[in-house]
Amino acid sequence: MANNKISMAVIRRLPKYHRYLRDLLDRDVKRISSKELSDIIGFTASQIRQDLNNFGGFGQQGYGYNVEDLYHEIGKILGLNKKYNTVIIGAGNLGQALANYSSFNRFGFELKGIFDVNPKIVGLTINGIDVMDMDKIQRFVEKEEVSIAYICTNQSGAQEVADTLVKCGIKAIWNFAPIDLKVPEDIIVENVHLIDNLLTLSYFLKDSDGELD
Amino acid sequence: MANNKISMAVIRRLPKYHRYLRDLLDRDVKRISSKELSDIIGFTASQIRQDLNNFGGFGQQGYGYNVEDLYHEIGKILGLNKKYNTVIIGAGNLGQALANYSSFNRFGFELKGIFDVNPKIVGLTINGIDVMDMDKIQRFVEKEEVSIAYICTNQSGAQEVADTLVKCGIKAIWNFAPIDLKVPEDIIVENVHLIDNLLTLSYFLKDSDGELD
DNA sequence: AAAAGATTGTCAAGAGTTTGACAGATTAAA
DNA sequence: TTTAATCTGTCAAACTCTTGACAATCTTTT
Repeated sequence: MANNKISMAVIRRLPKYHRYLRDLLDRDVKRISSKELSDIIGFTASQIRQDLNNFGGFGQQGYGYNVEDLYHEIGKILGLNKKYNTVIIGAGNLGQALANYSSFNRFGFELKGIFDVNPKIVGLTINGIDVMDMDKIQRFVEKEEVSIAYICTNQSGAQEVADTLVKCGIKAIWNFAPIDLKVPEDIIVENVHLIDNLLTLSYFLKDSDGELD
Repeated sequence: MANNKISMAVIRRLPKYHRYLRDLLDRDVKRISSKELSDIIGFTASQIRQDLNNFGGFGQQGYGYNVEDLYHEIGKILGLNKKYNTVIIGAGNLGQALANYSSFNRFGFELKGIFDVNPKIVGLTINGIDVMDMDKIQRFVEKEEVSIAYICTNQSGAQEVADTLVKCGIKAIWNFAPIDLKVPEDIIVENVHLIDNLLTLSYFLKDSDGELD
């Protein structure tokens, strides 16, 4: 599988391809051309062909792409053929919401533990999983072979939690705290900065009020 | 305020500038050069100067930028000098989590109502706000002058909810459902596609396992 | 008051991304 | 079987975004 320098722009489009192909598969569509896919996904046909070609020639001239094959190929590219053990750090509202999401499990992200520092929360059970004290994290990550942690703490605790997780040998962090974590280069961090997203919306909303043209 | 075609790349960096400037302000830093800001925020100094210059010359040669002024200018650019009334649609785990977030209020996004279709949830009170039935939404949006709706329903209900909201005259949608909503051009949509984000993380994690170079 | 140092705003070059065009291959129709 | 239609993979052009360079200007030091 050719992997020489896929651009960030392409990588961020992959989940969207995956999502639309799953819809097509659910609707029992067998084949699709870049032009047809373009019509529903909104990228140009040329871009679709170029994107997919980064990973190998999945299509066939005169035919298009086999939906099922392409779906599975993109799944593999996204690493969905593997299983990952995960933990949630911070069992506040957001942590609890994530703990109750079943979609993540479906894609192979298995929630193994939930951790918090608040004694009032430690000991509760969320979606069948006990909330443990943070001082148990090291042992747990090692024993359960956890590779991804979802950081759902508030801003002030997030960096310290990240440091701890790195020491535990975690490989990737999904960060929901409104802060840019400092971690070693080989640790993968994906941020969900809700406030940044809302402020972007606000920017466009402001403009749309006194729209110029 | 010059507004002729600001690029998406610039717009998406604005909230990050705002966030770092707030930190500086909290730490009582009075002035900052593009070089210093570059060191902490991670963009190049050149990019910072070019970004900021899209909106006017906020800096001064030989001095740099006044932190407080710049913070407020960027706040204005982001529309944070205005107040927006908001509603949450879907009082499941995520909806409840968002309802309990105080940060949004702090930036001028005032939560006015929470709506759901589930009779078991309607009538509950979350963070001091009653959960109402969806059939009350039209009247409510008009009366309370709601301009932003957070869609926190599951995938299957999201498009219908969006259609309803558009009919009610909503201006912007913050969408958490894993679907690309079809709405008229003048409606602003910001998506938080959690699954897309997690799959991107997965892509990098897969690569980091059998790293090639 | 003058000289030295700092730092912006801006321009053009460089890097990255998207689009359009089309040869070559495959499928479908005649 | 032959012809027409379809559609990919690929290349180069067009476009967008980022970076480096530097004149102009302001601040600080002497």
